[in-house]
Amino acid sequence: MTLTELQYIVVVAQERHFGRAAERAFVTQPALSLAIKKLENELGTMIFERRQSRIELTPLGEQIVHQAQRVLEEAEHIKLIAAKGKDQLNGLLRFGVIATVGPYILPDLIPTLHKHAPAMPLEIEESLTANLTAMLKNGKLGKV
Amino acid sequence: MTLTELQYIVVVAQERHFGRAAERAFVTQPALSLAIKKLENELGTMIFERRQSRIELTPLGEQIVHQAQRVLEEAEHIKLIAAKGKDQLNGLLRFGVIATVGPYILPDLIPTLHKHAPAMPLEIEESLTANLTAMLKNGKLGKV
DNA sequence: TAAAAATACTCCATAGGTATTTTAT
DNA sequence: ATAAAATACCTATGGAGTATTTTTA
Repeated sequence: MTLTELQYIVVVAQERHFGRAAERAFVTQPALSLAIKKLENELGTMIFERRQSRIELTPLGEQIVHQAQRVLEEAEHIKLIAAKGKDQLNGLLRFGVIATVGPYILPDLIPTLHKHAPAMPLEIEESLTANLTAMLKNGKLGKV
Repeated sequence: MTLTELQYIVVVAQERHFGRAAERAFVTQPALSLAIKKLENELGTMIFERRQSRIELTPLGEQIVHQAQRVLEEAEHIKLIAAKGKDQLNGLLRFGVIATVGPYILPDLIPTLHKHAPAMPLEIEESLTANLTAMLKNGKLGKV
């Protein structure tokens, strides 16, 4: 069983037509036919009824296609998690710290950041409180 | 993204060790390493932190592995549907009967079928013997 | 006869294996 | 020095393409 195969049966179920489904799935009709037959063999059951000029779902096929859609959605969710996570943790992080406390918090902060966001480049600005406040306003620093 | 790749990251997350994970997944360690690197590239994010002598999950990796488990469960459910469905009598049953005997056997047959397989849709073809024989040949009717 | 799916074959991409190197303890 | 992961390289399976045949309406 393959995610690709699951995509195929979902499209066929929508189109009720191997040719059109193949087109929508960006494969050729024989490739699609074969893939579906392979899946049907593996599952040991027919998913589609190949009738004259129209493809119908078997009762079991309906359940399978429905569940296939769920699998694909959940799989898609993985990409979303990754994409969302990248936004949060991959950008350049520029932050400021005043000299007085710097030595106390940085030795802890930096390894922690590295652990949670190893891909995140850091830029540290050490300055006076007033300057840092101004830079925050300008967007030169991001809020942590 | 592949179901196999998702299985791999789940096992690595459990074992925290590429070698042992490979063994449990019935592949070699290089194959596993490569598969995971491929997935990490596709997702654009690291899933594991390769530290000295122990593998750790990145925060994003934890979410991804968790979701991967869900995908695998949902995929497994497809096999269950297929397996369960095979046992049951829920396929469409199409059968033919000649007009002469139809009235005599159908009133008995149909309730009996319904009793044994309430989920099974019926399609009854009443025709001449010759026609029915031809349809049987074409597989338009299944043998009872 | 025309359409749609199935079959036959060919090819190539890639998943996976073996051997080796790198790295870190 | 050891153990584990990464890299390099090779092989073979099977996914996908083209061409053709079968089927049925």
